[in-house]
Amino acid sequence: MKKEKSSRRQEQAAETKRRLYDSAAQLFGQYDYDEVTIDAIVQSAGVSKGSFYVHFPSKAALIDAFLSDYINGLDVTYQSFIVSLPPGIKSSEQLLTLAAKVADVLTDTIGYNRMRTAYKMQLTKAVNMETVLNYQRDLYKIFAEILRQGLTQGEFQSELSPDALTRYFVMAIRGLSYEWCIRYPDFDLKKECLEYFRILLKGIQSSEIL
Amino acid sequence: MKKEKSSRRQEQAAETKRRLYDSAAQLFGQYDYDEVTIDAIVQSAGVSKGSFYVHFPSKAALIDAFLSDYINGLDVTYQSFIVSLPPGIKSSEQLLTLAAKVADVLTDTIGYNRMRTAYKMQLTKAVNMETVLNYQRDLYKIFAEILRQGLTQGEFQSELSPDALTRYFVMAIRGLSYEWCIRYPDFDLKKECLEYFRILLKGIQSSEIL
Amino acid sequence: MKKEKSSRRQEQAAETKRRLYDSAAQLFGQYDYDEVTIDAIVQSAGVSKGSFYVHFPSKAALIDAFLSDYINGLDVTYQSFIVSLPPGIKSSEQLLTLAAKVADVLTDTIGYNRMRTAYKMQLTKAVNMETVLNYQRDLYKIFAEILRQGLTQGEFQSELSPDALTRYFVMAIRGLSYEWCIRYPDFDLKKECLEYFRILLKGIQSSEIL
Amino acid sequence: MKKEKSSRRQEQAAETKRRLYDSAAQLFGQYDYDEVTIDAIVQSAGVSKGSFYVHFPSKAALIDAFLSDYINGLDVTYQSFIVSLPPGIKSSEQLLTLAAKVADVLTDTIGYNRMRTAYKMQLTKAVNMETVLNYQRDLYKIFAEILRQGLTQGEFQSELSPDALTRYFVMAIRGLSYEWCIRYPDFDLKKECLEYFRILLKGIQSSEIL
DNA sequence: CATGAATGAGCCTTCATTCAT
DNA sequence: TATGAATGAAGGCTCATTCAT
Repeated sequence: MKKEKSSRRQEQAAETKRRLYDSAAQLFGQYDYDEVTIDAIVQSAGVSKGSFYVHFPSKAALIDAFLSDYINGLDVTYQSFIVSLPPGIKSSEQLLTLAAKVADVLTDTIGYNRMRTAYKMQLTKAVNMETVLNYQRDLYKIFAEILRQGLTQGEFQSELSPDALTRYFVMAIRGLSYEWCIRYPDFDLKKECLEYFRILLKGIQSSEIL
Repeated sequence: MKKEKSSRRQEQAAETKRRLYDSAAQLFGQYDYDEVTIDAIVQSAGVSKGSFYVHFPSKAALIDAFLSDYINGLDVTYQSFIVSLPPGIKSSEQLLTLAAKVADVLTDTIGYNRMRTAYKMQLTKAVNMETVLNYQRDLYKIFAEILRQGLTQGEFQSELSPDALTRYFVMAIRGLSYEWCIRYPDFDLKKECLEYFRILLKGIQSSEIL
Repeated sequence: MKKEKSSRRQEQAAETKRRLYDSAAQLFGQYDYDEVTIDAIVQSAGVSKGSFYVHFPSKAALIDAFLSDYINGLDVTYQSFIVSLPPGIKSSEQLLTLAAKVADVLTDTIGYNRMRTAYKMQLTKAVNMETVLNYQRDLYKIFAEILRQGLTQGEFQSELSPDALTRYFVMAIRGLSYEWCIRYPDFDLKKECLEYFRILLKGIQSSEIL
Repeated sequence: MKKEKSSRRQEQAAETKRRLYDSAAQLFGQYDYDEVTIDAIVQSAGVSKGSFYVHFPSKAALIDAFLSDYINGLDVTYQSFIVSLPPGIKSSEQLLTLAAKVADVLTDTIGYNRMRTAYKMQLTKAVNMETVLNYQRDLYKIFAEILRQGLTQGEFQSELSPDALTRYFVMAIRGLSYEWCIRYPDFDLKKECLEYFRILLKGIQSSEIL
């Protein structure tokens, strides 16, 4: 009974924190990091300014938390995707499927606003980039694995190292996502991803396959 | 006599404006736009704060003017580059040379700070993006011209429209630039541009050329 | 049974109050009164912030209580000191011993920080000074008694009234203490007290004794 | 003409600065250093908050300026006093005259409020004490000179070094001043200074003079 | 045109205090 | 009693902009 009491309170507190968090996330999607004020956040969340500092030690801490949570969510999504891939399909098919999946995730799960926020934050100094780099490492690992397999099996060939190749594919994803952010809503991310990847794949396919 | 006096004054005024502009330009190269204060600009220019508002209606106007001039300067750079290309060289060579040139311009002329700021601004949409878009249109035109030529002469082939193809090349440039911004200084923009373009070019080269 | 329960609760409550008080006392010894926050006190005490207001109506009330207790403690110290003086020793010796004792108490029991705070508070008059004045009255009484004795026994002589004389000795103590506060830690309070008192004593000693 | 124009402006600015300064000085006399807010100062001065920072880089800087000016004023007063002393009078007379002068200066020139502020500030850490120490050194030099003369001429004698002796006289002045501050207005500073100094002087007078 | 003092809204953060559980 | 989330009034300071001279 005592427990339930406290859990009710904890729920209330968590709700307040979530409201602050969500309000901030929404504002970060619309304005620059330093254009978003604590006042704006708490007003949007409907709580007092003092409450903000009950739940977050500073504005910077909120940003970090936001970015970190966001990236971690992506990781989970991608990881669960990669294990769901049917075995035995060609590496180029895998990469196209992955590209399509990423496009879907960006479009439907993450959404335009959060994505733009994340990209803007990456360009902002003074933000803890560790989590972002972790994320890059995760997405990187997925691409690396597929590419390595394609190279081993002779499906792909390149004078570039597998490592360099991987970086270019990740970069392509990021470039397309960035383009989506600045052209939104006049940009069909999934379609462009697939077309673009086809060019890239053709660029590394073995001649004999052609 | 009166004329000379006034022309002297005009010169003085122009000189003051130029000093403000140059000081701002230098500071914009080092710091974020909103980190550069009017105080810093006028102090660096050695003029009074009031003078700033004689020559510029606001800080935003100065930023716009700066950005506009800047982008226009880039156009000139690219245009003069393209006409300087020796005739008769292959389209793929032209594209590689162009990629290298763009990398040089970004690295040496524009610089990391300004580029990062520009990219962030594109994501924010808070400033007048017309000039930036113009710039994109210009770079786009250059790429389009070379690609069209390559396709006509049979050096390239693609099921994609020349227009779509062009967009992907511009996108690649932008993706690489973005990558450079977030990985700076651990990213050799020129080298990565060339390697990446080679993949893309291989992806659109006609089979017979292989 | 009910009684025992409630007495258990009372014990608990007293324990909580004591912990808050002790934590505050320790912090007051280290920092200025307005530098010590409720948060710091409750954290150090290991209780919740709400508990503080169960036991103390306000921060000011705690300070008052602390100060009052503190001064009362000093009185006891001085009183027990004065009765412990061996009978028959000269008044001037008694005064020197008392000066040394006061110096020891200030240095070891009260400490620099608390003393400085007390002196500042006396100048501010923002807090209840009754207890402090009481303290002064107590110290005053001790000095007065010894001086009266010395004058009666012919050891001292002065054209000043015993009352005035007493004030000057108390003033001397206060002046030395103040000096200690502003020169800390480059001021040997005990040594200076003794030397200074020797001058004063020589100033009131009877000629025949010289 | 241009000069006069600018001097008019300069006068205006100086007037604003003076108003801020005076308002602050008055508030510092009534409240603790950290109880005096910028808001209170500018409101009392009738200027905007921004103006404060036109004239003072920070609150701390204002305090420093205040203290420094104040102390420097004292120096001048004392220095001019010492040169006005008639030659040939006894050292003890000189010291009594000096004590009386100091009492007059404190009472009439400096005044109770400013004095209390200064004493409070000395007890407050985080204030630049250099100027205060300079002041002490100045007052110290005056006392030292008179005492040295008295010792040389055999009027005074003491087992203490002239240096130590000097410190005790300065300390006495400070102790009396402090007492005045906390007992105001029930304390006749001049009378107490003279009486107290007579005791001290008797304490260091040569036996043969007695 | 040039000057720089003046303005005031706004920023992030702190902290004593309240109150529902 | 005990808890700790919630409150909101300050606090020191910044900075783009205005305006009288």
